[in-house]
Amino acid sequence: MDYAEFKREIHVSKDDICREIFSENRKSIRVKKEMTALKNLGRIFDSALRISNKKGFQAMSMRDLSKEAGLSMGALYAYFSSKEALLEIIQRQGRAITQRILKKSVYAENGSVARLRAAIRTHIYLSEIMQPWFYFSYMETKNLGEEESKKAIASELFTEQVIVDILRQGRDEGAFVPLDSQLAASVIKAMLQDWYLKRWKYTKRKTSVDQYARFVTDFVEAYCLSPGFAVS
Amino acid sequence: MDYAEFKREIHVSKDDICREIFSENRKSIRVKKEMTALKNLGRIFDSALRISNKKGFQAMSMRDLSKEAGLSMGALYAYFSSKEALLEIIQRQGRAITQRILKKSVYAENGSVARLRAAIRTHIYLSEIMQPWFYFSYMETKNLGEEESKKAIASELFTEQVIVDILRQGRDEGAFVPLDSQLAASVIKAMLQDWYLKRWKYTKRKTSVDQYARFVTDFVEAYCLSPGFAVS
DNA sequence: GTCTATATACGGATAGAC
DNA sequence: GTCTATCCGTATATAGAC
Repeated sequence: MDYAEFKREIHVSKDDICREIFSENRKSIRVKKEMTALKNLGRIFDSALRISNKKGFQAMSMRDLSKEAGLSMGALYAYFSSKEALLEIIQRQGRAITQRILKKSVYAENGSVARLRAAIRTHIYLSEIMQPWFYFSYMETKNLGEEESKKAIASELFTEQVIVDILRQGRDEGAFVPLDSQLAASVIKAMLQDWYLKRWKYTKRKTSVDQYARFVTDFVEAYCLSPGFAVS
Repeated sequence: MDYAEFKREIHVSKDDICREIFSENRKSIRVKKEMTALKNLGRIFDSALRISNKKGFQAMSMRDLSKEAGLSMGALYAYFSSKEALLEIIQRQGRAITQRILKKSVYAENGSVARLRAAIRTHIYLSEIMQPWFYFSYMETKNLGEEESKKAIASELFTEQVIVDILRQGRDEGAFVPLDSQLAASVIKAMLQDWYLKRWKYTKRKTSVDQYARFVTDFVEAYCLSPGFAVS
């Protein structure tokens, strides 16, 4: 499966995401007309990610956001109760989507090699679609409060655990060489994250997302795969 | 060479660093008594890194810093002219040290395989010694001004280029398989950076720096090394 | 639902005493 | 060389008009 196909099959358009956010935050959102709310939520999140990813969430003032989103200060506060609440909504929603898509894609496969490939490919493709969110999430984790910070760490470990489980399965199947699954999963995750953390670099070099996913897959398999094992 | 040996041979104690900062910023530092200046610079940088790495440089107020460093607001400003200037001094100094040590260590070797191992090991060991700085530098790059931001990017690319050059040399020598040197260098760098970016994870798991360096070296060599090539 | 105007607090930076 | 006290801009958040 290449990126174009992945994008067609998956449903995470801006509209889908806003609809989810809207229905999950009905209580705190004072705007009740769905059409208006969806339109403005989209503008708010886009603007917040754009400004934050340029100069940091803390450095983004509500006036900045208000200007970029085309809404007044007062209107903004009809959609969230405080700047911190906005941060948490963004983080929560992205995490939920990531986990849902990753699980579904990995467990659609059965063999360990196929699952490993699916995990690598899906993470990279998803972070391509939602690059601003992935970057934001990584850089702003430490600005979260106690409670939300724990959830963010749990989410980071969840992704890693998906890979650990695949590696263990592969070791048991004889498909992978004996290896330290946890350490291997850590460095694999680091490679996946580089795609959205250094996006400026890859864009400048015209490295395509398919090219990157392919490269990482080959790199990882050179270490993990048992030499003689037949890949189905 | 293991971490203990590396640490003994290299001279980057807090005192060394402060002395360098002091002599390079004589103009802007109003405190002239060296002993006093070194002591306070040490406290200021330690505190600034500690607070910033917990909640971000922007979120750190000068009052926070003043309290943590045990100096009054007025006294702080005898050591730097503005909060932004403080940020730039920290970034500049760390970059200079990193480049110096990395160059020296890599070019002390001759063969491509030895150089690749030296680059991996040195980067990981150095980021272990200066972990707070490396983390800070990574997370706060986007808060720099235009001018300093360019230098930070140049520095990021410098490290990568060191690895690219080694990989090309190895390809020419026949030690490495044909590979995309630039892409390979990118993902290798990502693995090196994970050591200081996810330090909390590795500390919790009691992964030692020697263990990590060894693992990354093996992982990279599984992909890069030509199967039959004799490593000296 | 959205706006403008404003309350209130906190930020960086400095003046001037010691 | 360091401190305390203070200036002044800007931040978040809200009240109340439309």
